[in-house]
Amino acid sequence: MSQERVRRPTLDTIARQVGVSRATVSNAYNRPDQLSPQLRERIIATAKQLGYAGPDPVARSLATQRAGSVAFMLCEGLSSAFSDPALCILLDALAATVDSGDRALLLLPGTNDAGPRAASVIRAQTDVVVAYSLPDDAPALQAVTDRKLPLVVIDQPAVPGAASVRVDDFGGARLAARHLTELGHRRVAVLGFSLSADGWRGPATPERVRTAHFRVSLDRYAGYLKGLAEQGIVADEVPLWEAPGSVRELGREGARWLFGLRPRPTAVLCMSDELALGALRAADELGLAVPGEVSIVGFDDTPAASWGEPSLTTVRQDLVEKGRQAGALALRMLDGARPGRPVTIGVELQVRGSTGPAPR
Amino acid sequence: MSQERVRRPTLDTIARQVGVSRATVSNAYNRPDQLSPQLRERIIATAKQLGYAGPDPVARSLATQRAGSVAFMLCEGLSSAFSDPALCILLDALAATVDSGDRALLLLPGTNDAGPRAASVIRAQTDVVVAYSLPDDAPALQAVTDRKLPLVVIDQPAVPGAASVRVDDFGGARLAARHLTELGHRRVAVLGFSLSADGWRGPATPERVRTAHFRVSLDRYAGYLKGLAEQGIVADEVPLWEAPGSVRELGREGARWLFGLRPRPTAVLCMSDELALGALRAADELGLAVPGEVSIVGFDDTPAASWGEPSLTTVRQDLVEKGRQAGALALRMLDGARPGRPVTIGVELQVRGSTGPAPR
DNA sequence: GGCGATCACTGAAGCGCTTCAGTTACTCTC
DNA sequence: GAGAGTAACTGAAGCGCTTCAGTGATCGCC
Repeated sequence: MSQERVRRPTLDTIARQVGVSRATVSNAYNRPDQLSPQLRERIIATAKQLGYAGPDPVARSLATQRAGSVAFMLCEGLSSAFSDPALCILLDALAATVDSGDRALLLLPGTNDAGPRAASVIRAQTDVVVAYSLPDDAPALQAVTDRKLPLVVIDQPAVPGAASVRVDDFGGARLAARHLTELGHRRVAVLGFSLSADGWRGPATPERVRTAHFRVSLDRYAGYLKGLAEQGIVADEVPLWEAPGSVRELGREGARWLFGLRPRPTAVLCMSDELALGALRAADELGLAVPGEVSIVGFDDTPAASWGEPSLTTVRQDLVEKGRQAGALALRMLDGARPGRPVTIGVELQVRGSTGPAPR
Repeated sequence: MSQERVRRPTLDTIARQVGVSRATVSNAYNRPDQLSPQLRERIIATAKQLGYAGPDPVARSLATQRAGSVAFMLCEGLSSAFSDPALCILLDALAATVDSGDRALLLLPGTNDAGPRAASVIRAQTDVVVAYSLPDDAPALQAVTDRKLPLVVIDQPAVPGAASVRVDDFGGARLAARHLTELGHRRVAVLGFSLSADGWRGPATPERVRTAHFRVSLDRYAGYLKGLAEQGIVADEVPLWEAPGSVRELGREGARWLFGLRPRPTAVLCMSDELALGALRAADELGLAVPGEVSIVGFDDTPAASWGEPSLTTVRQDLVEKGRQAGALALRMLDGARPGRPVTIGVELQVRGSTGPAPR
């Protein structure tokens, strides 16, 4: 039951009490140079005494036409989001950047795999939206467009009128594949993310590849294939497992299946470090030596990659930079900047202990 | 440079176009039962055609006196926050609960170790605040009080008028300590979080314990001591290392120091799984067998605890429940509910592979 | 000592929406 | 066919703040 609240003091209350106009009180808070220090002092003191904590943020937003927050949309619930270290790092950098622009970060988690509900987006008090790896047909994306809010997309297909930050997924994946072929591997498997937002978990079919909705998965897959093709290894020979999330347990499951194939792959390309860590565990459980019998490559270079034993050969992407760029872009669009050309974050291969020459 | 925008359509635009009153258009969106379906249809169609995406969220908030979001304050930057799996799990559960109450989650990260800037709190468009493990003298907490916003605190000393969710830190720690004494350990060390928000890292002094600001650290420490004291082990004999964050690397560093003490502790009580994982690594590097030569106990029971080798004996707390309870409490306070008594989440000991009988 | 500049402050017009007390025109009901 | 009831819609009063064009008064300057 809503209790009977005492009416809160407003600007007007203070103005009347002090005997000045509302405008002056407003100025006391927002433009101290517009009034004498003494008067300002008096106003602040009165406000304090009356329990007035400053102009109401919502009313101020309405008047200034500035919501003061940056919305962040992601595909899954936060559960899966926060359990992905790569996303956490990015989000942190984003939040810090946004905060430095004096805005808060409004989180709009997805309720299902297609991103946030459109209704949440419609009601969100925000000036700009950052979308992270949504499928390109997400209703939330449409809602942003309808509201004509500036949009920054990360790891997603370009959206007309939106700024975009991406990683050279294709190039990074290709680098990883090349590394393996250089070590003499010929039977290589891919342990990847979902291609579409349907929760499928298992070996991918050609149709699934054709109808894929997630750009990152697709680009990395294409990069792997490209790198392998350069040594004459064709797509048909490259098994692909789809894991519906970047989580060790799912990586372990997929790797178990891949290691069960005959002939057994001598190397696995994983689309994230978490998946790779799961694969490492699977190899261990099956008694497969890494990198003696199988090599494993990750993607991201999260802290966990260099922590374990063996440490992970992986494709490093600068997640902090990614978040920072996205934040800066969002802030810039608020100032009316045009989207400009996509920002691409570079990648580089980190060779560590989990890869070695192909067994003969 | 801000571009010359075409004036956006408002309720009024639509109303005029359709030839009805503003109230009716508002009803079309908020109370469909207040007008005939045909008219509503016509209004929606016109809105669509005019590019009107629905009532402006900020204006609506002002009129309804409901900001529509729940603010979440934490101590550190999101960086450290998101790298802490325990917090991630909690945050996810919180977000889901909040979302089900049709509110978004507004993140107010701390810029330093004393929590968010008071200014951010003052300007936040929110109806209720959830604070997580802030030091009890955080200025942000004061700002919430000044604004008279309902407050829910998690893992923090009680604040007058605020609802509170806590874990039985004391009990859990005591359980862990008892487990060790039952295994015959007498030389036990503690690897803990910071006692105060000053970034100190190193062995704790009695003064630091006396002037501590973080309740969780203090309660767990007290619980450990209590459990040990029951077997006659006194505080002086229990070295304590303060790590300024729940991160493996810091755990490793602290554990190295603890393992360097003479006589060497035969067991380490860690205030989080991440710290324990770091200790595990340190033991490995120093050639100490776990649990043969040293036993290690964690706290939280995050997924990583059962993933590694050896798996971690740890104090399990239900992080999902904790987040859910906090969310529910926040929602309830919005309905004007009184804070009620603190909600305490139970704990239980999970015995796994990292603890064993004390070496003789 | 007169003129322009500066300082300190005010009035009023919004910002875009919700809501509530009506009003009007129908439809029942006996 | 009169009274009660209801469905469909409207007018106007807010919600609490910002901002901009003024208005006097005071100041500096030659």
